[in-house]
Amino acid sequence: MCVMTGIVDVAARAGVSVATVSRALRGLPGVSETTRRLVQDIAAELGYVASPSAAALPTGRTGAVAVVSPVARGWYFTAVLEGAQEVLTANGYDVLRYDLSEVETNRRKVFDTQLLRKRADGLLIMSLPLTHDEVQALHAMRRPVMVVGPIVAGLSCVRVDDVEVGRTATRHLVELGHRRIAFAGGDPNDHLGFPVSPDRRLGYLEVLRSVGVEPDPALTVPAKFTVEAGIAAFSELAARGEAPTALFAVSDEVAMGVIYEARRRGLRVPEDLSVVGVDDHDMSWLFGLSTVAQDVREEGRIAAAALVERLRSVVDAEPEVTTVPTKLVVRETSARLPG
Amino acid sequence: MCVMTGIVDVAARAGVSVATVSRALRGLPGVSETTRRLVQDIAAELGYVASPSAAALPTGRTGAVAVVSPVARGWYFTAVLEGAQEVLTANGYDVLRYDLSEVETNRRKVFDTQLLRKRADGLLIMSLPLTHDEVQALHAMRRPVMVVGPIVAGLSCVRVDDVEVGRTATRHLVELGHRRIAFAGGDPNDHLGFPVSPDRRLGYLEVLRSVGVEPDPALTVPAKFTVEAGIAAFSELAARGEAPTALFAVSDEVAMGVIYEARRRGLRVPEDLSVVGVDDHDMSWLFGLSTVAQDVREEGRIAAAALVERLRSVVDAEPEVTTVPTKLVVRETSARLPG
DNA sequence: CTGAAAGCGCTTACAG
DNA sequence: CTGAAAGCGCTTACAG
Repeated sequence: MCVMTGIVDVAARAGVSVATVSRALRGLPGVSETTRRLVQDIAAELGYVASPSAAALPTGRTGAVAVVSPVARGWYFTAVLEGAQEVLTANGYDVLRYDLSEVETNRRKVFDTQLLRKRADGLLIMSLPLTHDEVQALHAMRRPVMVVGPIVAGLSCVRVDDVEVGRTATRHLVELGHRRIAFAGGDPNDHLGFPVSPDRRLGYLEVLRSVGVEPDPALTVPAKFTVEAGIAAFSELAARGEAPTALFAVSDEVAMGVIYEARRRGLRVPEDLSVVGVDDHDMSWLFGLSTVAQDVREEGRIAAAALVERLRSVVDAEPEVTTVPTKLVVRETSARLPG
Repeated sequence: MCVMTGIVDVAARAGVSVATVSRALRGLPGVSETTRRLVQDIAAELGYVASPSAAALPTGRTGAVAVVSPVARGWYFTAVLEGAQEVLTANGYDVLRYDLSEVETNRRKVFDTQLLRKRADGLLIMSLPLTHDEVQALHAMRRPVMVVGPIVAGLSCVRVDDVEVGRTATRHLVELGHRRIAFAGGDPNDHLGFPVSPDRRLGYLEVLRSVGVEPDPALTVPAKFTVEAGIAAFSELAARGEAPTALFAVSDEVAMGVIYEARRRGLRVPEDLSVVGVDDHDMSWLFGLSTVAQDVREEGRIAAAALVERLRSVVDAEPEVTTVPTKLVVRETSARLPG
């Protein structure tokens, strides 16, 4: 009934042992070219593919990589996944997708050393604040791990220099003559110390001070990485009675929300308010958004490539931090301060 | 060296056989409550999880579901995946993600019956035009398959009524007094007969005729499902010298492109041009876009739930088509025809 | 260069 | 209710 062709079918048909088939098909040495060719032809003819489950048992390698992100939605994660998937697939790895959503059980499940270890050969973790225990569990797993996003002690990661991102955005606004520059970003409820927003703000503060401006705390408003948060952030600024001439948003989605809300309140962008975001989101050009661009897909590719390399090498490579460059893209939401 | 706890460790510690451990942990009958409790406790204490690979060998079930989409990017696919992942994870299935990108080899690889069959228990296929051979291969696989999007003969699917979508959008514009209504959608290079655009256009033609308007072929411009295609579509319309008072775009992303390009050419939306899209893309409200909304995440959930059910049942269920309702959402890009 | 055989970690009739 | 044993489909020393 079950019509799957197995290695024994190929072996029988080729008149060799299953051991030879296994070796021939995986390109292992110690097989004559004639035999290899014969086995390959028959395997192709029969449409034989080795069962990953069966192969995983003796080898301990599943041929799959787990890609973990905090939530399923969001442009950033999708883009990282896209880049990662590209190189993982090209290298013959299956991509197992996990997201932590809000359910705490999910998180426990995913970080369950045993479970993950038995399912995937390696792990790609996206922009996820990790607790100390989780990092320990990851190490205990003894599987290659790559992080895309924040630097996590002891783990390899691919990232951008967030302080520099903050400097670039703020410097751009300062050069346009702005001095009352707001910052929208940071999550007051984040107790995991996720450093992206704080680092971007650090660059912002630094550049302001470098031109003799003492940053006004009232100009910093919290915002997670969503459009809705951008709207709330600008409303908060307005409620405080603040009227900055420019705003640096921690991400493009936040910037979009800020622009939406500013316009709804009758402000013109950029005439009354210059706005700069971060990412170069797929839709940012549609808004004419000035932004500090990062190539997120490329970050995914780089991380996946490094992971594949680690999966292939016998010795554990040292943790390594790869910093991908960012670039200011000036469009229409930022302009010289009038007057 | 390899510190993974296996079923034998649990058995030894509990003083029972591995068979009992296996039965106790999977909730199978024929285990005393006392024993089950004991085994569960010890398994928890040891952090034991059964290896999916090892379990797959005797059972033939991998515990994973493959989710296949044409390309990795795009809001639609991301949303379906999000919904599907939600219920798949909740039901204990791993999600294996494949995308076909442009590489033709990828396509062959994914539709390789043997391969997929050995990796996943079931298949969720997103909005993908399939060749006859591919459908055959899918059947030969003898695994449950769910399609989200087009109706494919012999396969179960979750879809929206695209003809009705076209009617709804066009009726809305007609009711606002418009008669010169353009349609942007359809891919002249599609030889697989992907029916989404044609069906939406069918509804558009039908409603126009129902109010005594003979559709002008010059008002139909091709557009794939991207913002860029929307821009090109509106440019094409302008190049033809056509000046419709309204436009129905096959998707919100196309609508966004149309609006962008129309405004760039000095037209006001909706004063000079009303635009209606389809989807209710996450960003559509930001553009004030009027649209025929579909709950894509819900479609993903429904398809995944149906798949899970099929995976659990012994008998193959009959192919079934589930039609999810759509709903007109009127925002600011559509208005009454002036005069 | 090739094969026989053990073993990977589970599940499942079969016996008791 | 419980266990001994065969078997799932591969890989890999080991022997030849």
